[in-house]
Amino acid sequence: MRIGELAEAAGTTTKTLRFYEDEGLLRPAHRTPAGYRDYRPEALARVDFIHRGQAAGLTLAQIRQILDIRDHGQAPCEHVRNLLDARLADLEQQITQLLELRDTITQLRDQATQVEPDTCSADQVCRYL
Amino acid sequence: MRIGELAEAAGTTTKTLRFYEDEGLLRPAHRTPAGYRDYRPEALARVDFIHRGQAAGLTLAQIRQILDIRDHGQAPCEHVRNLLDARLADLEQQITQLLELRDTITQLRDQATQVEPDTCSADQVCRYL
DNA sequence: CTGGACCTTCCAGTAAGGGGGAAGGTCAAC
DNA sequence: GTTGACCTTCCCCCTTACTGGAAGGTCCAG
Repeated sequence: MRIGELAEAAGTTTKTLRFYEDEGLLRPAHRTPAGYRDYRPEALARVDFIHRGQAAGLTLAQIRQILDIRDHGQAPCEHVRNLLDARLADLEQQITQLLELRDTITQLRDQATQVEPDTCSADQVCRYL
Repeated sequence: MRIGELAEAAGTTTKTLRFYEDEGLLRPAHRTPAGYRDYRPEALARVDFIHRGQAAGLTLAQIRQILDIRDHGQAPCEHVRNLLDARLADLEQQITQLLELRDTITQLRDQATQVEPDTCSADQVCRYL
């Protein structure tokens, strides 16, 4: 299959697939005599895997690590567990921070609703922030 | 005050202050005969305001909008309320997504803990993702 | 008068994940 | 034989908020 077909099947663009190849996420495809990339069906599973990894919040660099381990013939299980653990710890922290930020902004916004502009002093930028 | 003093007082760097000036967040300071920036004390309040805006999750572009309104002699109250409302709506969505992602990853991780590598089939990248 | 700590401008680069578009080759249909 | 839809490589551009470094000017102490 050509790159356009693979892109459509995977729900992405040819640009992105070439980018993945440059970044080492997809292995270089065979070429037709004309120089066109010629993908085997397994390539679709690989692109789908990349997308699932992204949906799990992994970076392309982390996904590449997993793929590299697999490409060397090993099962990346432990590495994946570690990545997921790390991602989970990050997530907890992000969520905590966002919840705090939400509280802060809610308070600021409530204050901003109650006061009228003409009571602002001119020497400050904004009394709500 | 010179840029280094302002940077220290504001808890940032001279690089960042020049960057803020380039981005239109700080107005160009007066210059000494030698060409050094010479800030008035109000500049510190402005840098602090920028930091409070960032702490509220606003982008520099949004903070610049508020400062521009203030610089034109108007009270930016309504604009600030709108920005905070928008930020709050964004936050709700971000939090929801992160909570969903946390559930997903927790499930993936639990599965990854229970299964042993040798039961993985070789034709897939990773059974957990 | 020299050394070091400042300051100036400009240029380049970072992470992440691509997008835009040029200049050119290829393939199938009409 | 010529469109039009593909494909190729190449290089630059975008976002956000800075950071690093080079080359050069200034200021103050010893």
